Amino acid sequence: MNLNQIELLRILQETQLNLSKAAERMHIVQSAVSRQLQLFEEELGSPLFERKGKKLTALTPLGSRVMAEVAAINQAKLNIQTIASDFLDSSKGTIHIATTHTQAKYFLPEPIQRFREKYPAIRIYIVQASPEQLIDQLHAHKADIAICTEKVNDDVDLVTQQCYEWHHAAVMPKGHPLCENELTYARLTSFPILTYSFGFTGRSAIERAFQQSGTQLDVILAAADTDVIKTYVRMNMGIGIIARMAYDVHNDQDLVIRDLSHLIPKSITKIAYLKQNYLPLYCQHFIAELLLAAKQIKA
Amino acid sequence: MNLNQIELLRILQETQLNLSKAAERMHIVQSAVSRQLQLFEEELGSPLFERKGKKLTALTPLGSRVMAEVAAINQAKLNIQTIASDFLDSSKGTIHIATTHTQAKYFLPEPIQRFREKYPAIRIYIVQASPEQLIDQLHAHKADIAICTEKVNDDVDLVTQQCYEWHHAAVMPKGHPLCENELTYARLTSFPILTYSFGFTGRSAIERAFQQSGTQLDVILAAADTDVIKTYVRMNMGIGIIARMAYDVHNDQDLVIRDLSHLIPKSITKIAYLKQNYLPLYCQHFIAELLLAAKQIKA
DNA sequence: TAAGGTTACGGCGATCGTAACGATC
DNA sequence: GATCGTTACGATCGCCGTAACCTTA
Repeated sequence: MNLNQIELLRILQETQLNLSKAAERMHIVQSAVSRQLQLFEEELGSPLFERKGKKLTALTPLGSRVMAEVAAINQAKLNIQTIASDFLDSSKGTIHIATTHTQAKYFLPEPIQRFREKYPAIRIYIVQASPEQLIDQLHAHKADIAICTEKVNDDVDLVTQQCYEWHHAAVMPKGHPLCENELTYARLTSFPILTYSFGFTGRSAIERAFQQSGTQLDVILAAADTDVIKTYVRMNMGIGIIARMAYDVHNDQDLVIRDLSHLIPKSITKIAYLKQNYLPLYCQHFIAELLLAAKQIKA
Repeated sequence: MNLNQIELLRILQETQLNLSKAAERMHIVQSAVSRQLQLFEEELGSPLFERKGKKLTALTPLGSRVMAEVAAINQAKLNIQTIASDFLDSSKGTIHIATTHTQAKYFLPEPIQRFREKYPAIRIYIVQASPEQLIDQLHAHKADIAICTEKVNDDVDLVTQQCYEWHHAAVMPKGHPLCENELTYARLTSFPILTYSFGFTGRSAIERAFQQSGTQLDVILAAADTDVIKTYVRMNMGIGIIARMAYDVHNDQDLVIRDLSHLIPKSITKIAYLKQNYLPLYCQHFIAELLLAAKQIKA
């Protein structure tokens, strides 16, 4: 057993058990990986993969158990490298943030700017994805931390910490009937609604609220992206229900915003990362910066 | 980085950072391990060990963080091997049980005998040690499971499950004054006491009980081993306080046993093993056998 | 026949062993 | 001087690459 064989197994999973592609990714010829896999299976004494003819089709029961350990080894290997470069120079490095459009555009800019002043040599990559994908990104080590509102609480492999709480709000063109008088479930449901796609930015809280009230929204357009929603609101297609912090006081003056905290319960945005993953110092500081920014929102 | 270097680091810890002994354990010459260590430190970019001259004296802060990951890799590596041999043939293998004298002599014989009938090809090694050492044995992979009453609850790396509950009892030669009338804290403290050493077989429960009652035992002899205690009780040196199940109805007929459950709270014997450690199937069955035996004690 | 996998063999490099040297108690 | 670690150099064995072959969609 050696680390290259472990790495091979890891990559085989990522390439849908395609030996040729795995070989390519490892910068060696295909025959080499074929032999290494044989050697490893021989060492263990039984096959890790189901085969149809010569092609690998699936993991054997043994294979899937082994893969869990492979992941652990890979994680520890990455941690060693991260820890070491942390000691060498924790002022440079890279952060991959997996998050949704709303967070990237309306929450992250300020803490990121402050963080960059302190750590100018750290590269920051923002990976935009749906909340479900965010968690996959963490597991695939394509992201270090995820910032989002939905889903992250279920996964036992994740550490999550609360970042900030927020409410939804309705946006509409000036002069719209809903600009006046109290907003109720009944009034909202009588207009066409534009809001987030399922699984995005507190959409689940919206659903729950209206379901419990016994009413139902007429969602005629759902988008992952607040800006898309606003665009269609400006086209007079209906009422937008968006995260309150996504209303921009400068650029959205043509839209009227109305609080919905009495109708839709608060949403909580969390920071999540893999439990077993060693986060470099600068990444820990970045999280601290996020929490600081979150505090200032409350105040 | 490769698995041999990881293995080297692991063995260096076990050999008090002695390169020569590590080389011996790895069946290669000393110069080879010296170079491998250099290569690894070079790869990481900074030293893992403090050096005094040429000798390795301690881990650097980097080193100790890395060692934690090394342990994880080693664990995963062992798991892969265990899982694989489990699939090959789970009817043979080895169980290392770390436990104390009392459990080994008065609890384990029956479940072990029953287990051997089902799994005759499994070798069973009993490692006797103090409860503190038991936990070290688990961490050092010298034992698969530990069975004991004290200490194991503190360690977050351990899975523990309750095995059985029991009480202490007093043993004394026939005709001793304490054979008659009710046993009280006061009466017990007026005689010399023989019992377990600190940290053994519920000694902590004894201590707590008498401390809370405001009295103090006159322990004139403490041993790790019930048989030693009985021997001195037979020599009329005093009253023995032992685990109730350590009284043998056949061989201890010359001694009188008296229940102490009204004075000393129950002790709980637990089974413990490493959280990250994959236990072979037969080992899981062995634990099931232990729990079965524990149930029968209650009944 | 293209794509994916296996087998055979020769070459190269990583890692080991030998050996001589250096340091520390 | 005994123990422990380092350095230099030649030898070896593991692993890769080339290439020919096999199998299935």
